Amino acid sequence: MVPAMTDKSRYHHGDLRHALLQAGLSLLEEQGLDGLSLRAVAARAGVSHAGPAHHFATLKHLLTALAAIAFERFVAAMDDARGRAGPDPRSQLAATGDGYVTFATANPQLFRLMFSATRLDWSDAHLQETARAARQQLADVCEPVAALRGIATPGGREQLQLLVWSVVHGYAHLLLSGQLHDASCATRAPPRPDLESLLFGPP
Amino acid sequence: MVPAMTDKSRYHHGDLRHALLQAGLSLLEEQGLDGLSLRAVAARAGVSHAGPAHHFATLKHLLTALAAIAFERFVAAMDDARGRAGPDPRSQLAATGDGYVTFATANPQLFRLMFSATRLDWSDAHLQETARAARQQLADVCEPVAALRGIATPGGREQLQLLVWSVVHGYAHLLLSGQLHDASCATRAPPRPDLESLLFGPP
DNA sequence: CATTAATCTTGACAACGACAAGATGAGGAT
DNA sequence: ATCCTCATCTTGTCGTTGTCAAGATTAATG
Repeated sequence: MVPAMTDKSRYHHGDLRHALLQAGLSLLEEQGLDGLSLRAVAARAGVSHAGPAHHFATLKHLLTALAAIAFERFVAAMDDARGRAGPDPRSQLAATGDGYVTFATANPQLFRLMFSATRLDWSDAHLQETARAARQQLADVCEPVAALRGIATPGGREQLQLLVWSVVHGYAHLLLSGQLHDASCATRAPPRPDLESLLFGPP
Repeated sequence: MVPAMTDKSRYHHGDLRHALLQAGLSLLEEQGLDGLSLRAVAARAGVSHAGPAHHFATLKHLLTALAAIAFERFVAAMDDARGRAGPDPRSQLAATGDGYVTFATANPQLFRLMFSATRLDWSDAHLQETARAARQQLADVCEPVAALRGIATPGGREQLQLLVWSVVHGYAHLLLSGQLHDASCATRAPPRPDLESLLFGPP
């Protein structure tokens, strides 16, 4: 049985792992990835600086768990966007790509964490699975488009997936790195690449 | 006059700023971006831990200067690739995009540094200028392609530039973050998006 | 040659990740 | 009910880091 959460003065937290993840997510939003330290997470969760050690041996383990959560939300966001779009293949693909970019701009810190290669442990099974689900989400909406365009070979489909993924990922990353906010696009909002006209030609 | 470089036992270094940048570049290659500390750079340059302070007030300043150097090499690499290609617009664009990706894979640490938004000071004039030159490099090779495809409006050209930039940047970033090395592309080398067939249609 | 200012060193501090050793108490065994 | 076991959390410490302050050294200037 889980101890009463109202009792603040107890030695064992009761659900520290979950509390650490929540603290990590909120700190990530507020302070960014660089301001997220094990000690800060521990403090926000109300435990001592070495409290997390038993649940997350190292900072990389905590970040990996957070990244897996981020990938889950990422997939859910793309799924939502796809569900709100029309049933035709091009609408489905465009909506998913839009969901990709929209998630990145709405959750820049989560997105940055998800693709910060050196900070994560990619041998972790949960992270691998959630990241694979995100890839699959894009592949799923690419399939009908490939069929529509008469792309039959596996290599052709792979090319299409890679192209779509590269475009949305590159655009999202350029947005987050601030490369589209200066000089050329000073006043107005940065333009957005049009996936539909890219894949189906200008109307 | 620059003091003799052979005299090892002297208080003033003589060209510490340059030595720090060189030490930073070599450390970046060997240890990666995370292993690059001010103290390590100072040690490699042969000065005390607070030696860099006068030339680079903070770590962000040093990284910014290194990123500017990286952008210069980046532009030179794309320029080289473009020079070795045929004169027709599509070859020029394909070669430049190829140079973009090739530089990223050949200098992953430099590339990572260039686009690590939070670690750099983007108000720095030198960094802004070198990054602008890199953007211009892509815009230059996009222009003839836009003309060839009958794209006349500024918005259309901007769309093309943004598309090309997103594709090459996204692909480079996916490569560096290791997203293309697992599961689906286990054994063989990861595929490469074909800029030419993308922009000019399959032959 | 004397003064000034730039340059580098030494020393210190707070924050960090990580480790070790001990305190606490929850849950099962008896 | 009592004891035991072990997961859980705390306290203390170490080495490293970025940054600041104060002093030492020397180049440059007049």
